[in-house]
Amino acid sequence: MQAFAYKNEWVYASSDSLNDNEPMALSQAIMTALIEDDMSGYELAQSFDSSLGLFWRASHQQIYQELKKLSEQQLLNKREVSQSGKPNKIVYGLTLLGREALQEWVYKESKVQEAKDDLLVKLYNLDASNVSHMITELEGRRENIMQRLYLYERIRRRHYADPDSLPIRRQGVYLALLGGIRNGEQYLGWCDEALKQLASIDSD
Amino acid sequence: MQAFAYKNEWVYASSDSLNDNEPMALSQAIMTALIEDDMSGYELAQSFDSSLGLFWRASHQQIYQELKKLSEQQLLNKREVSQSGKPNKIVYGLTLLGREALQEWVYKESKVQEAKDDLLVKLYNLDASNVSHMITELEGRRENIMQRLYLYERIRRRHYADPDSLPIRRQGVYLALLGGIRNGEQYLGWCDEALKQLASIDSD
DNA sequence: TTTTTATATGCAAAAGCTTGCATAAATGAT
DNA sequence: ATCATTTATGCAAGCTTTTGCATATAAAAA
Repeated sequence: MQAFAYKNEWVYASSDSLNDNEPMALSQAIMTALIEDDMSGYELAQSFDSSLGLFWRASHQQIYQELKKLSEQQLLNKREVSQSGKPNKIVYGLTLLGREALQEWVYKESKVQEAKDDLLVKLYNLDASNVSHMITELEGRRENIMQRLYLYERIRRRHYADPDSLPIRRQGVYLALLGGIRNGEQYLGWCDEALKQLASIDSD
Repeated sequence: MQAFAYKNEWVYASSDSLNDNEPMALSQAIMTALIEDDMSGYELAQSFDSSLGLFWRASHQQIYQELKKLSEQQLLNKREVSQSGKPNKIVYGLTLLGREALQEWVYKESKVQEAKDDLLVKLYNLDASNVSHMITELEGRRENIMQRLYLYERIRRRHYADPDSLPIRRQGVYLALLGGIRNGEQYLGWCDEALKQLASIDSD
C-alpha cells in the first residue's frame, strides 16, 4: 500500500483513488443524447448546451469526429434529411448494436474524477497583490452559477415537478438535474464564504 | 445571441457559457506545487496525491513531460541531487521567469468547466434492469467521498483550525480545501437523495 | 446587391494525454 | 544468489482534443 506525507501527517492512499482507466465517455454521452431522438451533429452540439450538455460540453469538431467514428463502428446509423430554408442535414440514430453497447457501458466501473477547476489552483497563488482580482473572479463565478441555477430550477419546475410519477428513465435524468442543482447551491455557498474571507483580507 | 429549445421552453445562452479557450492548467498546477518547495518529478507525482492533487490529478508520465517542457521554456530550473539509499533525483524549482509567468496567469480569465461525471451520463440511461447497479455505483461513490471528506477534515483540523491567523497564501489554500469539503458534503447529500429515490423505484 | 447571420459539415495540423514498455539503483525478503 | 519492491526517470506509439481554417445554403439586414 502506498503512503505519502502531508506536512508530517501520514496518509494511506486508497486503491480506488488511482487510475483505473476507462475509455472516453464522450462517445457514450453522444449515444445517450440519441436514446430518444435522432439528431444531426449540429443539433447535438446545440442540445449539448442544454439537457445532458448541462453536465457535458463538447465542441462541434469533437462531435463530428465522434459521430464519424461511431457510425464507422456501426453504433450509429445516418441519413441525409432535406430541409426547406436550410442546408440539408445528416441525422444520426442509435443502431441496435449501439443500444446494446450503451447498456453494457452502464455496468462498467466509472472513475471518480476530481474538479480540475482553475480557480482552485489560482487560490493556491493568493497574495496581497491579487486578492482583489480573486474577488472579481469569484464574483463572476457566482454570477455564472446563479444563472445556471436559475435555468436548472426552471427546467425542474417545468418538467420534474413530481419526479415520482415520471417514467424510470426520466427519474434518472431528474437525479442528474438534481445533482446539478445541489452542486450549484453548494458552489454558491462556498463563493460567499470565500468572498467573505477575501474581503476581510482585502480590508487589512 | 444564440437560442435553443429545451422541450418547448426557449432558453438564451449567455455568452460566457461558450468556449473561451485557455491553455492547460497542468503546467500552472505544477508550477504552483513548486511555489514553496523544490521537488523532483517523483515527489510531485506523490504530492499530487495530496495537497493540490486533491483537486488536480496527473500521471507521472504527464508530469515528466510537462517538467521537460517547462524547463525548456526556462520557467523551471533543475539540478541533480544525490541521495543515500536511493537513486539520484532531479529536483525542479521555479525560476524568476516562472514565478512571473505564474503571477500573470492568475489574472487571465478562467473558464467554468462542467463536471463531466460519467455517473450523470449513466443516470440518463436509468431503466428497470439497471436500477440496482446504479444503487451499487452510488453507494461506492458515497463511500469514496466519505473517505475523501475524512481526509480533508483531518487536514483542516490539523493545519487550518484558525484560518484568519494564517499568512495570505495559506488562506487561499484553505479556501480551496474548504471548496473540496463543501463539495464533498453536497455530493454526499445528493447521493443520499438519489439512493432514496432509486430505492423507491427498485421496490416497485 | 452586398454583407452578415444562422444553419450545417468537415479537414488537417498541433497539442495534449494515455498506454505500454524500458531502464536503473538500492533495499529487503526468500 | 535471486526475486520483489520502492524509488526514480523516461521514450514511443497511439488516441483524443483543440485550433485554425474551409466550405456551402439560405434568410435577413444594410
